[in-house]
Amino acid sequence: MDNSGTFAHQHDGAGCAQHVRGDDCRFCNVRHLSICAALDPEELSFLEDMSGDAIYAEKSTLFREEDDVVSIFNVTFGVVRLVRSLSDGRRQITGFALPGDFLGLSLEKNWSFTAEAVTEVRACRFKRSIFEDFSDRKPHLMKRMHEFATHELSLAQDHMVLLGRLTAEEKIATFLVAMKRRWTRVEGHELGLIRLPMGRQDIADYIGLTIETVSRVINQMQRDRKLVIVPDGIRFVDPAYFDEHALR
Amino acid sequence: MDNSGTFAHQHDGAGCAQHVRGDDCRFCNVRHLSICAALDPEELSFLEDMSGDAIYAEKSTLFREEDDVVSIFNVTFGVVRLVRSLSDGRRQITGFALPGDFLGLSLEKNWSFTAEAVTEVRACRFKRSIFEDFSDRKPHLMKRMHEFATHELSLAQDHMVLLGRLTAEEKIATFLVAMKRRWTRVEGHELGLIRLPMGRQDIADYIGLTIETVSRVINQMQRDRKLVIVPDGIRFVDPAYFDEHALR
DNA sequence: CGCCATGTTGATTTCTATCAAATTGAGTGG
DNA sequence: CCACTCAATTTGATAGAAATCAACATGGCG
Repeated sequence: MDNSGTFAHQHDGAGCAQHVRGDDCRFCNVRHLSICAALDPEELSFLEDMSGDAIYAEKSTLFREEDDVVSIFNVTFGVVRLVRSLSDGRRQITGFALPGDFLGLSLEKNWSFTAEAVTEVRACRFKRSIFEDFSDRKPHLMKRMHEFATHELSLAQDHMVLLGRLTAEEKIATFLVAMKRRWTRVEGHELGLIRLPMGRQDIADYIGLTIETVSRVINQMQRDRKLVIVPDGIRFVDPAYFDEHALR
Repeated sequence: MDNSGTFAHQHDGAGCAQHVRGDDCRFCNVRHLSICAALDPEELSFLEDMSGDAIYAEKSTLFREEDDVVSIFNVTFGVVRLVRSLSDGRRQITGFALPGDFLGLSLEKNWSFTAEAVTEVRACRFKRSIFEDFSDRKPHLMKRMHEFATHELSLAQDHMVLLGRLTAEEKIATFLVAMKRRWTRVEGHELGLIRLPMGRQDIADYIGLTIETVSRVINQMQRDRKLVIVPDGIRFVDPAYFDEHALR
């Protein structure tokens, strides 16, 4: 089945998306992690016809906060940052979307955040209107979306505690432990290193610090033999330290 | 119809809840604001049979974060603070529930936050299991719950920006403007004063400051003729100032 | 090889927290 | 009704954590 071109004339996204051959959902590498796990083969096949794979280059924009929600996304590869910006340039990253994460749960008319590709990103993309009709007819899909939404709400509350009440050191430790857990889930097994494809500035904007403080704290942790900095991430040297200093 | 005693043998809540005569949903003062607005008269009548009004005294606990979700709540009067606590006593208030707000959207097994009555609180209370069965059979109710959840997610993102990137002054201004907007919606019309039934410590734990900083900033705003402090709240003197300094 | 983005390190400032004390005010009981 | 009490709030002095300002290092890539 070939869905290439399904979305060729859409004008959302950054215009830099490249449309590739529609994947077969049965071979989807993130299906067990995603919204789609709620679907039976017949539904999956229907949804497959409605979807198309898109590739976004590193640093490109999937959509901006002011855009209408034309398409919704299921990330299958790479990392997306979700950004809220203030007029004076300050930004807050409200989350990073990893493979299996879904963008467009809300069914509202416009996005409330900008999505930018941190790495090259591949995403399974659906026309919003079609997906909405489909979910209206499939209560178990709506329920699954609701479960995803309330889970995200719980994560958002975790993050409020981090932003409002943790020290710089605790913020970093908590962030690293969370990334480790998320990658382990995505990869299906524990990796030696914790991948940090986002830059220091992104980490800073996620946990409410400056880039200098993020750099200082991580490098101090390295001097203290808590971790080592490696290409594309870090490696825990003293996992007990992180268990102790990270929130939950 | 008399539902008193419907929940008499439940052991969730603080034990200080007082069970009162079940209200008639048709006369509910917050129905137009709440989940229940999605229901037709017949459904409302069914749900009414499943519900009971509860009253919680000021400072009492509706439920703790470690509790199982036995009942879910629709606040009809008063203010509830939603709290996450760290083992060392630090706390983050993730939200205030006002009349019309729903507690228990998530359908998960346990609460992820503690709910405490800031003022006397009245709430329409449902057995979780019954409500869940009901929502499984009513897709439009599930959709409405999902809409509520995604709206809260958007508010949570707003709050992350506040916690991560605003100054103390901006946090206070943003908080006051948001409270004004929320009360106006609940009351149905604009009041001269902005009610602040929560104490300074609660405000501090909500916006990620200390009580001293909250007090200092608000009193400085009074000295600068931006607002006046009145019993039970504040009054804007210079609304333009707040439009300028509050986020969105 | 050199350029430019990204990250690190150092010096200093600033904002907010902390520590401490005084004030206010609501509720209570004489 | 008024003095007393206790919690909540305000105010003041000081400390401290992270931000800011400023170089400098690194490293990927043309």
